Amino acid sequence: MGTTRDEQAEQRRTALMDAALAVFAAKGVDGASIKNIAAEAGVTPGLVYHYFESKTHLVTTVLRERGFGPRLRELLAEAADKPATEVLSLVVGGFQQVLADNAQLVELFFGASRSNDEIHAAMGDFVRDGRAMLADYLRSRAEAGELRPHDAEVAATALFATVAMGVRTATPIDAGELVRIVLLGTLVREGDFHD
Amino acid sequence: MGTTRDEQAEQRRTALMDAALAVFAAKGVDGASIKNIAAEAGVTPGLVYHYFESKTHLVTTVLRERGFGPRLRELLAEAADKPATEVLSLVVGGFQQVLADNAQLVELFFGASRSNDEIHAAMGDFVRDGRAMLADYLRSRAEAGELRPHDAEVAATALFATVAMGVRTATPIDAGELVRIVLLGTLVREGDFHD
Amino acid sequence: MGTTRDEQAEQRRTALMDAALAVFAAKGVDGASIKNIAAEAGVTPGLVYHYFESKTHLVTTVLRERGFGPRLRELLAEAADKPATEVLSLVVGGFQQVLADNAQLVELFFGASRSNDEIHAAMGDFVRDGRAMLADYLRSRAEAGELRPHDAEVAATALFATVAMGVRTATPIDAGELVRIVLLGTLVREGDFHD
Amino acid sequence: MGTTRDEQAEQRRTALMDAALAVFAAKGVDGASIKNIAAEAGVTPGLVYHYFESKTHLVTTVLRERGFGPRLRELLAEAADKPATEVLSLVVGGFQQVLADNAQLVELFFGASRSNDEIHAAMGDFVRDGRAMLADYLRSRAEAGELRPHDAEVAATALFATVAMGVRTATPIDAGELVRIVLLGTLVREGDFHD
DNA sequence: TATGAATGAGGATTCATTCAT
DNA sequence: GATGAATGAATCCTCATTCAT
Repeated sequence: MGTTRDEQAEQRRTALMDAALAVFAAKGVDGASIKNIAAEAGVTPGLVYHYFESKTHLVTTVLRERGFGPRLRELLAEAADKPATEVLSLVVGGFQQVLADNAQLVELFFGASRSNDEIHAAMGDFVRDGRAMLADYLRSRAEAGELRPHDAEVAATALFATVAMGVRTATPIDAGELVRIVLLGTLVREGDFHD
Repeated sequence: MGTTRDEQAEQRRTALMDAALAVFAAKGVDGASIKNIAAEAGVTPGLVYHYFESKTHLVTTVLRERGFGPRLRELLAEAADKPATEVLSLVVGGFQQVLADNAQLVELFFGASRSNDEIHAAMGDFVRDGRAMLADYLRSRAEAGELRPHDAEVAATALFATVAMGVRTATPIDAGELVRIVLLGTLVREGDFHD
Repeated sequence: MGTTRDEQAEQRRTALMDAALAVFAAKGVDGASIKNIAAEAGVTPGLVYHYFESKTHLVTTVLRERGFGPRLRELLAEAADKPATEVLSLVVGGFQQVLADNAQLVELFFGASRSNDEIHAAMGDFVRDGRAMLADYLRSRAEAGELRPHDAEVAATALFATVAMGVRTATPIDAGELVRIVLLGTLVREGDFHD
Repeated sequence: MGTTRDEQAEQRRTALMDAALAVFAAKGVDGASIKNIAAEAGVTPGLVYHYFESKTHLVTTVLRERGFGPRLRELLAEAADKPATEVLSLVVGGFQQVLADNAQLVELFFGASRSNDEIHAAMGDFVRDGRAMLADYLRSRAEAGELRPHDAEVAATALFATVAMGVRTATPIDAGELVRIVLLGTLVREGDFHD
């Protein structure tokens, strides 16, 4: 009934990623040292290299396994047959919740190393992936006639970036209000609009 | 008509800030070393400390004097008596232009050190200032009855964050489309909306 | 007819020494890590310590059991009753062949760790032994009146070192020419010689 | 009358190379750490990098500036118009003297890093250069009719390698005897020779 | 036998900063 | 003003070795 060797190893790996996430959040990726992370996890620096071949690998793994990608996928899957107005509220609210639960992730992204090209590139991919998922959903609603034709990448970026920036600057965004703006706009008389 | 001592000093200071901005953009704040910056400016590391008392001071000074705050202020001032629909297009387009012209600034912000608390705090202030300026404008248009009542901070964040994120992820945002979304929304039938 | 426990163990030991020799040749003694050697042998680092009590022991064992001592002994034994001129050609040629076949040995010697005194000492013994064997042969030929009296250690060193250095610097030595020089000299008129 | 800044810097550089040579000799190139070398010179590790951009550069610089190349060049230049028998005695004796004075050099070469390809290559070049200088001299004597036609590279290698190996194995070679063997050979009756 | 998790010391290197010149 | 030598601490990472499983 005791944990097996493999289970213990898996726990260690998990613990190291937890520790990494915490330290990245507190000090940023560049500011976090392997020593910091090891200490946070209560192990020796050398052990980190037993589980992750380099700091770069550690960062990209944390990003892949702990990023909001998996969570966002769930949210969109679950919300497949509801009206867009509800779905977007769920997505934005859920997204904000994920970020709130893992303030570290936002810091991870915004504080992402520019001093390490590999990490920087991974960071970009990661954001683009998330945005593409949301944009795909928006496009499908436009095709379904529920949303007017629009640049879904722009709308997705707006939803995503606004929430993230709100967290980053410690100015929480009201998710409902954000969805309202993106769905209904802010203009009183539509006729006033001209490019 | 030779330059005076003070002018020379001012030129050096300017040159050092130019160099710092360039290196920050290329390598991020944490990745930039004083040696790098000095080399970029064609001087020795020691001299940097004649003009800026520490790396932290150098960063915060660059941020204050070279941030997009001043530019944003200009843009909003110029656009003071035009309809919101036009003003926002100008502001967003102009903002995007500023960022495009100074990709360094975006990098400076996104790549801002989390490993140095003082720098991190300065970064936050700087973003909040910009957003507040835009929100003030939006609020004034709502009071004037041109825009419907809405959370201006959220809308300002959306405009600001979306453009910035687009630059950051090398996925340029269509400014017109962004303004259209924020002003007109994306929903086909307003009646479909419910919180 | 299956292999016994002892045979298996012996095979493992042999495999580990093969792996060690290969890695030493490729990276030098200092550059080779236990992990490298274990990987080369397809086992885990821990197992190496089952067969060899330390890296030092592994190196000295490889040196003793795989050094060219054994091969040199064979060459000299086979060549026991032929004229010196033929014997030396055989010995030098054979020696060069041994080195060519086991470039690893040359690297092992030349790349021998100075950072570990024990290994360094073992290395010295090993070379001195080889040289002594060749010198013994030369002395016996001088006593037999075939060679003029000379310092056999010097001649042996010359033969040995020249071939080895040639291999080390990737400049193969013509064995026949080396023997010719050591047996006949290079001077046109012997009378020209004076100390 | 005080030393200038440049002079002091030059002294430091010299002192660092002295220290490096000493530590390389004592522990081998791989065994020598920058910390060791800095301590030997009485400075901080960081300073080593102010003068030499990497450990590799330090090693190759020491080799180039302190190797026996410069010394060998002098010996051959001085010896230009003397009979080969005398010249070679001078060269071999002088060479042995250089090695005796800088036992470190021999260790440097023999202990040369195999774990660093760049250093290993530099080491090879360095030996080949020295050998080429001696071979050129031998060829010129053969053309002058003083030495019989022979493979000068082989003879040069023999002279060079034998002395070096003697030092390396702490078995000093009698320089006179070595020259005698290479000039006169060891065979009693030349007619006995056959390939 | 064999594994691979874990350690702790040490490796090369970089860096912000100071200060004599 | 300007230089660049010097520091010392911190960085990522590697390694020989041990030991519970």
